[in-house]
Amino acid sequence: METTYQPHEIESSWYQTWEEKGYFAPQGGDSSYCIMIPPPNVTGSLHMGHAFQHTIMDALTRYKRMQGNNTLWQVGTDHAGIATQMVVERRLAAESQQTRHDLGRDAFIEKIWEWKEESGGTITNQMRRLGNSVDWANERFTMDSGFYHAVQEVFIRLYDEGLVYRGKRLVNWDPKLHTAISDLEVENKEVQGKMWYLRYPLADGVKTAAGEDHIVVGTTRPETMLGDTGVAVNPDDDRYKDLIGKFIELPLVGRRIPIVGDEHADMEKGSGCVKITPAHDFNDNEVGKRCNLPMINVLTFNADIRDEAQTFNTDGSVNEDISGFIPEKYRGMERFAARREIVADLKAAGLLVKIEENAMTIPYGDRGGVVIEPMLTDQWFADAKTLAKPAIEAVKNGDIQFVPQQYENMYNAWMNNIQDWCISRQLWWGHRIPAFYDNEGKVYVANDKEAARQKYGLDQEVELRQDDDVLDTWFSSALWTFGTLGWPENTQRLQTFHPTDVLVTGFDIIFFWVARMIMMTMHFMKDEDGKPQVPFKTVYVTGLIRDESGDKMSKSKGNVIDPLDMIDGISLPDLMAKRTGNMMQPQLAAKIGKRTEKEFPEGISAHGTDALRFTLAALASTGRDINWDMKRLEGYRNFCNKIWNAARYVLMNTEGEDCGQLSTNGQSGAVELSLADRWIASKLQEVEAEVVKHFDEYRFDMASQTLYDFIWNEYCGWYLELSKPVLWDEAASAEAKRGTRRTLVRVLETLLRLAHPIMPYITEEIWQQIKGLTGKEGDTIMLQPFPEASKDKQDPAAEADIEWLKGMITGVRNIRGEMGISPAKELEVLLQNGSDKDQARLTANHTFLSKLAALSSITWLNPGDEAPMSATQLIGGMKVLVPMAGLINKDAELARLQKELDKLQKEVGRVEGKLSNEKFVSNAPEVVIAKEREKLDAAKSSRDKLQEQHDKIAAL
RNA sequence: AGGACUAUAGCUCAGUUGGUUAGAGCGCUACCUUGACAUGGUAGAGGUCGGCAGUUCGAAUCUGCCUAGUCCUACCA
Repeated sequence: METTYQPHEIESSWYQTWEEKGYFAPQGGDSSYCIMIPPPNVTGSLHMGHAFQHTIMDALTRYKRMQGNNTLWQVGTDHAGIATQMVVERRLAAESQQTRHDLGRDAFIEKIWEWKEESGGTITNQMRRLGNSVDWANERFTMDSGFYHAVQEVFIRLYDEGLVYRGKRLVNWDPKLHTAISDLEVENKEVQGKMWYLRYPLADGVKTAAGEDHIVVGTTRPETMLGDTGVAVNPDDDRYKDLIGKFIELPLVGRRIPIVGDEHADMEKGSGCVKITPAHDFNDNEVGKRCNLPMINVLTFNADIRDEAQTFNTDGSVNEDISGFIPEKYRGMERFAARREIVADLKAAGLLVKIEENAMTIPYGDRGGVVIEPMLTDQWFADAKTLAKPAIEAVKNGDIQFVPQQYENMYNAWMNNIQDWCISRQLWWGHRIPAFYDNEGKVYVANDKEAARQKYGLDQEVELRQDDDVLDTWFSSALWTFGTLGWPENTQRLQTFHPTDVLVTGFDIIFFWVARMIMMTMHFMKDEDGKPQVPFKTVYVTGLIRDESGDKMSKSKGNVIDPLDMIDGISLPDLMAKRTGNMMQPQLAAKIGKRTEKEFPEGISAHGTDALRFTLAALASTGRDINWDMKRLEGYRNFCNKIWNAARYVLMNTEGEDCGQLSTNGQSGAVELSLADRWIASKLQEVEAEVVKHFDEYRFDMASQTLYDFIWNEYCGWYLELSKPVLWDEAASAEAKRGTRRTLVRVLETLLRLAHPIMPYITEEIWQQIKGLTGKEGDTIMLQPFPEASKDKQDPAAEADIEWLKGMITGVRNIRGEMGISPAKELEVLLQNGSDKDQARLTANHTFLSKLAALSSITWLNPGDEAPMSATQLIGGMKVLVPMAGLINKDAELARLQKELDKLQKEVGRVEGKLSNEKFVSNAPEVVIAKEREKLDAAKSSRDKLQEQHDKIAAL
């Protein structure tokens, strides 16, 4: 083995071996375990958040697989409608200055499929490097042919059940992407805007209660006044209630619009009068419905002013009676230009009362990045309220649990107030809606035209054309847990693995995906009793991975790191190029370059997959965002090196040697276990139990902490050192040597299995090299049983003895450290006041103590003997004395003792205070009081002994 | 406006039903090329647990208020 850990060399081949041998596929077994990957965008690449979630999923998968479950981690990708279409449109523009319209629908979609083939390998390659043990043989895609059927089936059935419908509704319209988007895809941003107060003249000579010939309305979007169809006042508002039923003459347009009474008008706010534009505002739309006001759409799909407005009745039918007149000068104007013009014209007409600064939130499209317009269009909707009912119930009754639980609140709040889901998108890339129209616009929903004719009894002569729209990406990914397993066929995989066990995902897509998956699954998947099946039993919600200062990682901030670059390393120039290349906002490049240079002056060095995974696991405390810290990664890379070198040590001392019974070396000598052997084996049982518990509770941070602490401090720090005296001592028996060799190997082998779910590569590599020494058979650690703690290996006496030994050794080392005695200098040590147990322990551990503390002699003094001047440590009641002559500086020792004394005195004072408190003694449980008494006695006795020592030395 | 979360060592974070001398990694100080490992070893320093009240014999932990920050939802004529 190499003297230092070289991750690249061991990682390159193992994954291929595992995959070729089919270890990732379900291995059979009585109980099944299944995780569905949240499908990443097929043309994207994995970022740190993915690496994080994948580490958790893979750790769970490997853990459950080793425990003997029939385990499936289902892999696949999402077609990601808008995101992917935008990428390809950008590329098309860059390559040939063409738009998708230049190509036409079919050719453009063909282009996207090409791009998918070209770039789809990025993610799979990344996943392989991350060691993800997914079932590649059954990889799925949300637009593969199986999904195509599942999506059609779902849509048609929902339509037939009345849970999907089409209607002319006000939706969030993205004027850049030319599509409707759902409420969730709108990002509200805080901005400083303006509120304009406009004077609307009353028609027919009517006057307000205050005698004025106009009323005042406020608006933040003056251009929408072109579509006003009413003004609302509160029916209880004495200032205006008499005006209800009277009319306004709409400025600039000249339309007569009614004054209506509606609760929506808040008497306290603004003037108390509200202009009503049902085609361009969600609230106004509601008012319009209540007061039977027509809808006038004044915007094009670009959000420019139309040449002539579209006019509709309240129910969405076309209204032929109202004029769609728009003053000529505004026609074709961009919306914000029209706003400026209209304000200027109103001002010129003396109708602008005032302008106020107004802090407000403005809706932006999360993809297109432009201001969203509420737009009146024909769209498809899903009846989310009905679908949500069982989904709410499933979380309420515990069939589905969120980890951490707090996310259930978030889920419930949203689900209880859910709005119908706009599922149609005016895009080309996606599942085209299986709806067909005849020439009268009548709709038929079926798989294809033929099926539609049959289903609805239409003649061949009836011309049908398919709906141009596609479904929201989330509509298909909502079917992920059962669609990937073969639904609508009732496949073996579906029966075996559904419901799945745990979903690992970020809180940011609980609404987008998790909630919808629960709704869809429970509607379509039923068990034998017809009871709705949940898609998964547990939702493990991860936090976001942020950069070291807590900022979200994003391309425009220039703080993203490709997980592969942490694994393989990357030079500064390459990293700079990666971060600043192909940017949406090239002007940021210089700043990002500087930042990168400062952050990584030497680039990033290679750390290996295992170190990255271990770091992510160690940072995975539940429900918390993670601020990424390169130092942590380095630390855990060092941990890998530690394991590597411990394995080297073990191999050097066991390979070709007799490791006792059950070894496959051909020898099988008798074995005697040293105290240290029994101790480490005993401690190992605790670790096994803890790791299992932590995995079962999704506490990967605790699991990694437990492993780190035990491997580094106990196994490497103490046990390997304690093995040396046995292995290297001529006098030690052959039995003892075999016992220690066997323990060295077996504990290491067990630790490798414990750590394997988190660090697959290094554990496999080392396991392969030591398996023969343990008598293990098997081709891979992946399919070895996960360790289980056994009670009969626990040895409390050995644990206590080693604790004592550690105390002795640390005590002497402390004296060395504080007194400045060279570690090379062998010391003579005197012991005094030891109990029988101390004496027995000393006898049993004389060699360990001498070697590890570097002692030349250990001598017992009788209780009354006068000790030479010494530096002193107390181990329980026993004094450990290191004679000072020629070694120790008197002042230093006095200072050291004084420091100890101060500590003890403080402790004595604290505990005495507690125990003299009548209330404490009478109220606290007996155990707690006894513990305090013990503490007090120990502290007092130690203090007195040290005081005595201090006085002696001081008197010199 | 409603809700959730966060605040612990210089930094990044643990601390599971209230009872520890409040922990880890990194960083810091001193010493050490001891035959697994300097990606190492040994010994240290460093915290009035955001603030104020309260409950309790006892609070980092429970309650209330306040401050700072993050996020979600809704609304803003």
